[in-house]
Amino acid sequence: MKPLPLSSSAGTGLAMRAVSERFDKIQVPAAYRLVAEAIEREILTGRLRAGEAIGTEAELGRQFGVNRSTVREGIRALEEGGYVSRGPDRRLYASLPRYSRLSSRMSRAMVLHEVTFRELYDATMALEMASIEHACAVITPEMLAELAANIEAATAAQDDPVRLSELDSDFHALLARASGNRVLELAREPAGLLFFPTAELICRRVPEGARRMLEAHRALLEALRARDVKLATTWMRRHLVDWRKGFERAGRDLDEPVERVYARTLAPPA
Amino acid sequence: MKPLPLSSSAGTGLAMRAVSERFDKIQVPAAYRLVAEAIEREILTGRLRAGEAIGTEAELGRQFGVNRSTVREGIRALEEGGYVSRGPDRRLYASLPRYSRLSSRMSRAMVLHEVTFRELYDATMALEMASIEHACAVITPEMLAELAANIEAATAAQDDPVRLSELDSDFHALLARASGNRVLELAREPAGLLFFPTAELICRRVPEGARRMLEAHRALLEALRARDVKLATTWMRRHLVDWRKGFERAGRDLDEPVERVYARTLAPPA
DNA sequence: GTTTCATAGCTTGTCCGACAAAGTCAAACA
DNA sequence: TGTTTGACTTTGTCGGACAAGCTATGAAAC
Repeated sequence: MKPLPLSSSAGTGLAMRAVSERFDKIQVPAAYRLVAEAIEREILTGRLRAGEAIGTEAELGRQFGVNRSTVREGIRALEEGGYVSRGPDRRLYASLPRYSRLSSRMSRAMVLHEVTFRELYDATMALEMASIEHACAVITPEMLAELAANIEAATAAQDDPVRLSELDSDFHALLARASGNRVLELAREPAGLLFFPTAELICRRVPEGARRMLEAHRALLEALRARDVKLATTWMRRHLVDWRKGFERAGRDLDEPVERVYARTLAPPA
Repeated sequence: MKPLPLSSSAGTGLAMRAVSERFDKIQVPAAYRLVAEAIEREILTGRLRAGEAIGTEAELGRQFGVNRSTVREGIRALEEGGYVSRGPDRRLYASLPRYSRLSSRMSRAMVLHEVTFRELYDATMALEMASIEHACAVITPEMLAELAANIEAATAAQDDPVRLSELDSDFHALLARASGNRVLELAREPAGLLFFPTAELICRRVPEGARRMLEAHRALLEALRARDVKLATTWMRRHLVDWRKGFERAGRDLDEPVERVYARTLAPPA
C-alpha cells in the first residue's frame, strides 16, 4: 500500500510542502453517495417513514438532478444497508434496517476475523446470564408459553440433532426476547448465531447431550415460572458449562477459531 | 407500523391461486446481485483475501459477461457491506467488513427502533461488567498504559464536556479491548456508541459529574493494575449507577427512547 | 546516470439513449 | 358483473461516450 499522494497539484515542484501541512486534501464525494446519504437522512430523521414509497428512479433522478444510473447506484447501497427495499411491485419503499440482517453480518465478520470459541463462550455466558436475569423479572405468560412449546418440540425431536440445535437457538433467542431488553437481545444475537448451532455437533458426538440440554431448558422454564432469579442463573450457568464440556468431549478445542464453514450457514444476503 | 409487503405475490389476477399452491413464484435474481454474491463468496470462502485487488470494473464485466453498469451496481452493494473498498488509487480491493461500521449501523437501528435508555443501561451494565472481569485476568502493560494516558487526557480536559465524553467512550472501548475478547468488544460497541456520549450531558448538568467519572476511572485502573476482580467490578457497578443517578439528576427519564438526535452523531456511512 | 517533466493511457464517475420484461391500470368485451 | 386485453409505467440491462484523476512511460534537463 502506497502512501497516498497528497494532491495532484503537489505533482509539480512543490518541495515547500515540508513547510507546513496547511490544507487537507479536498475530497469530492461521489454523486451516488450523496444521493444515498440524502435518502438515508430522510429516513433517519423520520421525515420518511418505514413503508412509505420513495419514488421511482426516474423521479429521484429528476429531483436530485442526476442521471438514473447514478440514482440506481445510490439505491444499491441503501438497499444493502436495509434502508430501502423493493415491494412486490418492485417499487422502492423506505424501511427500517432489520436486526437479523445486521446480526448475521456481524456474525460473518466474526468468522472472518477468526474469533475463537472461547471468546464466543465467554461472551455468551455474560449475555445469557443477563438475559435470563432480566427475563425473570418481566417475563409474560405468552413468552412462557412459547418457551414451553419450544421445549415440547425439542422433546419430540430428541433424535434429530439438526432440528434440536435449531430449537436450542430459538430457545435462547426467545429468552432474550423475554428479557424485554432489545439492546441485550441485539447484542447477543451475532454471538448466538455462531454459538448455538454447535449444539448439533455436540448432540451427535455426546450421547447424553440432548437429554442434558432438555433438562436444562426445562429447569430454566420452571425457574422463570417461579421467577426465581437465583435458580434460573444457576441453571443457565450449568447449561453453558455443560455446553463447554460437551464441546470438549466432542474433541474440539475452545481456542480454535470459528470455522469458515459456518459462514455458509449464515443467511447469505437475501 | 405497516407490515412491509415482503413477498406477497398476491398482486394481480392470480385468482386460480386458490386451487392449490403447487408452485412457488419463480424468482430471477438480478444480475447485479449475482455479481455481488459471486464476489462476496470469494471473500467469505477465503479465495480472495483482504487487501487483494479485485480487478477493474471493465474486467469484471468481461469475466461475468455483463455490462459495466451492472458490475458497478453490484459493487455498490459490496462496498456498503464492507467487503470491498477502494484504495487510494481508487481501484477495488477486497477487505474485511469492519466492526465499527457494523456497530454504528446497529446503533442507528436501535435509535430507529426507539430503544430506551433503560434498555441501554441494563445491557451496558452486563457488558461492561463482563469486560472488566475478563480484562482483570488478561490485561497487558500496554493496555494499562493506554488507559492511564486516557485518564491523564481526561484530567486535563475536566472542563470540556464534549472532549470528556469522548474520552469516556474511549476509556470503555479500551477496557473492552483489554478484555481480549473480540466478541464481547463487538457486542458492547453498538450500545456503547449510544450510551457513553450521554456523559456530555451529565457533565454539563451535574457539577460533580466530571470529578466522579474521573475518580471511577482511576479506581478502575488501580483495580486492574492489582488484578483485583472484586474491586474492579465493584467500581464498575458504582460507576454505572453513578451514571444513572447523574442522568436522572440531569432531568432525564430512563424510559425515554434514545433520541433521534444521536443518529446525527453516529458516523454517517463514510 | 539520475532527476524532472510531460504526455499518453487506463480507470472511475457520470451521463445519454435504448429496449425487454414485469407490473399496473383501465377500457373493452363476454 | 367479471374477465380479458392492451396501453402505460418502471425496473433491469445494455451499449456507448466523455471528463477528471492517477500511473507510468519516455523525453528532456542536469
